[in-house]
Amino acid sequence: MRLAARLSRKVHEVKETVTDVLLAALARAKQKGELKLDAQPAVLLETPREKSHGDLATTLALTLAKPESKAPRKIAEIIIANIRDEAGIIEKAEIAGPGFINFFFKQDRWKQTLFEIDAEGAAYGLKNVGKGKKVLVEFVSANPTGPLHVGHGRGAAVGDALANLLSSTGFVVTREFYINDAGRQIRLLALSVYSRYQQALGNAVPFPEDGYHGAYVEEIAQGFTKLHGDRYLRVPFDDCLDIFGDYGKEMMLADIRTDLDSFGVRFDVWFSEASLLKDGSVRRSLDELLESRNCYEQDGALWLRSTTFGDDKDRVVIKKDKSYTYLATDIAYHRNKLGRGFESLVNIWGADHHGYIPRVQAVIQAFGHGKDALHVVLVQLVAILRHGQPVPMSKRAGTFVTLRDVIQDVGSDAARFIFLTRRSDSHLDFDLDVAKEQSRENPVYYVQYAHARLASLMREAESRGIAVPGKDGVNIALLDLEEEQNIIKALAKYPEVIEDAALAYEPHRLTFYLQDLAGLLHNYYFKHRVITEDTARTGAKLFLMKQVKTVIQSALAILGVNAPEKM
RNA sequence: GCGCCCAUAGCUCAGCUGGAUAGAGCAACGGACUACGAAUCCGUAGGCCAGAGGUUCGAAUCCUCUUGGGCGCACCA
Repeated sequence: MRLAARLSRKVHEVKETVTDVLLAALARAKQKGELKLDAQPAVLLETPREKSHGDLATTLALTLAKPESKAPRKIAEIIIANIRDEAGIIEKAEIAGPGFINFFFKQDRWKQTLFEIDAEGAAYGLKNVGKGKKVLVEFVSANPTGPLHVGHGRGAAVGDALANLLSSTGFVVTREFYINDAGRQIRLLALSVYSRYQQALGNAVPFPEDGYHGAYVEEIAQGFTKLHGDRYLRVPFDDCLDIFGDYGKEMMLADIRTDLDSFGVRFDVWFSEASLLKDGSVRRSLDELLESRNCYEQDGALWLRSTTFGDDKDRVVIKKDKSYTYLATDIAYHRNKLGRGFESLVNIWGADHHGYIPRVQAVIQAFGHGKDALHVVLVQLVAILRHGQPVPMSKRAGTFVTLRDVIQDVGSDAARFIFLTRRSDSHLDFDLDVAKEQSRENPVYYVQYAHARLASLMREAESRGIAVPGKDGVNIALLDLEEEQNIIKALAKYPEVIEDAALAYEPHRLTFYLQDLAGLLHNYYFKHRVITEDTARTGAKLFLMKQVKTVIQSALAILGVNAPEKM
């Protein structure tokens, strides 16, 4: 029964199988008294960089050297002597270097990968590591006081790809946009629109010093005029703040939605900060924290006792003047998130907010959840380059590059891919000219071209009346070229890449994987012809190419990038 | 002053929970189109992993310090 279970394991679970084999070998050695094994060692397996080091290697003998007080190579010998490969996947195991044990698999084992991809299609490689766990991914969350800029674009690309990645690996994901529609910024937007409105109608009021200077404010004022005429001309600002604020906010939100839509990003929930104030949940949250003594009053203000949970100092949530700080609404917001049954909260934030993390983690803990229920992904700023020169950006001067500009300039695919070509917390130089270039220098085209090439190949085969064989009609043993082996191994690695990327919250790993896979494909494709006189071999190669196409396509889908059939 | 992040080829960056000879791309130089898409491929060159200690069988990776960058340290949002 157990043997059957092991045999039925998929190729990408070969690691687990070898782990079992090793654990069994250790148990046997212990039984025979060859090893003491006072503590169960962790069995770590990794894919060696160097091909001559086999398909999988373990450092088990090295880590056991000390507790066993034996030479590592001697321990390796003992382990190998006790290996019983019931699943029959190991061709040989050899000792190398200081005591590595290198496993070489039977060729057939790798080739099973191709049958798996063929059978599972887009679902190949998607392990259920999430097990239905509910995750909330909150991202972009821009103030509705201006258009989205490139920084938001990066956050959108990272957040959306991460959400795709998580839902592909068995998490139940909700995408949420937190609308910062309470407080000063909205008031400032209202005042800015109000001023432009008055000015447009000939009432020369001064424009607020710290107002929003962008041209979009004038457009909003124009729209407002169309709707309301001169009804609010010479009405004091304080008497019409809300109507200007609401109108401006709605217009900006509509704008933001449009941009995100053309970027291929959709949210499940648009959550209003103002609603937390309106429905009293801020008040209730704070009462609850007072009750649990995580809040206290001092010097006429209300404080969160965040130091209990590792913050540097306690934080004010209600100021002396009785108004709330930003943290107050954030407390209510995160309480709300937890109350909706999410077991894991992922927040995508600009890196400049990193100092805020301990505070919010304290909030999570004050509500009785583990610190790790919240995971913050930091996204660094983006510098836009044109002709290799940085484009100066200033929010005050209104000269920042908007996401819309970038999408129009280089396209959504290129923008998304490039945003994901770096770890999110590392600084990114986005060169608009490179992003438009159609060459190796531009990783998007490099990968998309690989897919288009394969699509073209399939068309070519079809036009010649050659069908891609099914699993019963293909002789996979004919895939004996070194380049073919390399490609197959890369395909076999895909499930691990997906899983690791999801668990580390690092979608960029997928872009690197894709570039590697595309590189292998281009290399192979250049050196060898797929369609030849040899029909059996042609069939096997086409079968392989089909699987490569599937994997490229599904990885690109996770990144939110198109896989074109033609370019 | 305190805290967080970072420092890897000329440039931009990978390097998975420490592992075997540190990898890509660009730029430079030299090659490959009568063949399924040359938006491609191959080769050459390029490194004291910022510096100094420490931990251990083994360090780019972990710890400490130094130097040099970025960011945060509000009863702002």
